[in-house]
Amino acid sequence: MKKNKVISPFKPATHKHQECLTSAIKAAKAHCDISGLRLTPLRQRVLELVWQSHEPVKAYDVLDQLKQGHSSSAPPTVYRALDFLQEQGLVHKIESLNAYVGCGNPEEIHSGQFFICRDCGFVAELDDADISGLIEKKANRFGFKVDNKMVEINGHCQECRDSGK
Amino acid sequence: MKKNKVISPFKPATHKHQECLTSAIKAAKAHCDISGLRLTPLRQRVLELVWQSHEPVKAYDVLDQLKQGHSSSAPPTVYRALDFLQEQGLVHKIESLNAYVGCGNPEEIHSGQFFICRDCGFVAELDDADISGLIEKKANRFGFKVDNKMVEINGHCQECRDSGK
DNA sequence: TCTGTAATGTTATAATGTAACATTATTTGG
DNA sequence: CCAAATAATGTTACATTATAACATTACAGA
Repeated sequence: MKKNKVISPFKPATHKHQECLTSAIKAAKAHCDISGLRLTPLRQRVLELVWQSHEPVKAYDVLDQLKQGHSSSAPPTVYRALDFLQEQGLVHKIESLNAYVGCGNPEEIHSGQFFICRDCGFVAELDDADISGLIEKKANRFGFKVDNKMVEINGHCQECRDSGK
Repeated sequence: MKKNKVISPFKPATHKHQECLTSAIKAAKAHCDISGLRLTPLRQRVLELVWQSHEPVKAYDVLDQLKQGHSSSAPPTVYRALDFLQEQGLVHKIESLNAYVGCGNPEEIHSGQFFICRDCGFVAELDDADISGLIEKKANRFGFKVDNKMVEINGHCQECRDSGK
């Protein structure tokens, strides 16, 4: 079953982000319910902080915000929550930035393709079977068995190009 | 002009690595000569250290080795040399490992596709126009202008699979 | 040879991430 | 329900990765 999904598109600055956030939290709750996992208040709070925007968020920035209202937070607090969220596909790590973005599609495990705008910082995620399949195909040619694919593309999004930044 | 190059393949443990190293240094010298750049002894030494194997090498490991014979080395010594080598396409950074590998093809600027074996640590590099082109094509569909592509694939190489690791 | 630039030295510190063990909360079998 | 086991969080300390800022030295071109 081939799928070419746009998991999160670039969006005008005016998009109603609150909707992204609430739907992501709702999806995360559903996902954890079904899987018998605990989306504890701490984990949910970290997820909300990652979802504050479509820009990748740094662990220590999450930590700073988490401390306001949860003063016992320390680096392991954040890294553990992020690890849990990553394992569940609720957030992805952008390796080239050491930063994290929310994923709106936790239902199926995937390693998406990320398009990062150098101007506005937005990250769009695709889960594109053509890209994925081509990488697998090329790997197969030399007997390489793929586990995990990281595709992170830097550039300039349509909106920023239009507005001449 | 389409090209699908294997810049560095997986190789049996018995491959003559000295040859990789000497040819990489030779290519680097030629590249710098042509470009009017200085492959200083320090930079050359760092390049040799990165090329000691086909496994990604960490900056602080380079530093430790560099200190033996060049006691004034400090972190900036290594990072500056690595930055220079990256700009010249003589090494690539593997973002998901915070580590560096040599590139045998400095002639044309490219951002390759890296296949990293989880068992033996080897990294193979392709510069595959099909993968690259497909990513560009998908990006174009939503008006994204690509600057730089990072493709890092984890998995298991043929040799390790054969030897049942 | 002078002079500007590039490269390197040096010190300090920022940013990112983990180990190890203590404590608290939750689940589960009796 | 209770006790034991497990999971989650707290806490301290430290390891790893990377950069800022300024001083000094080496080199290339006029």
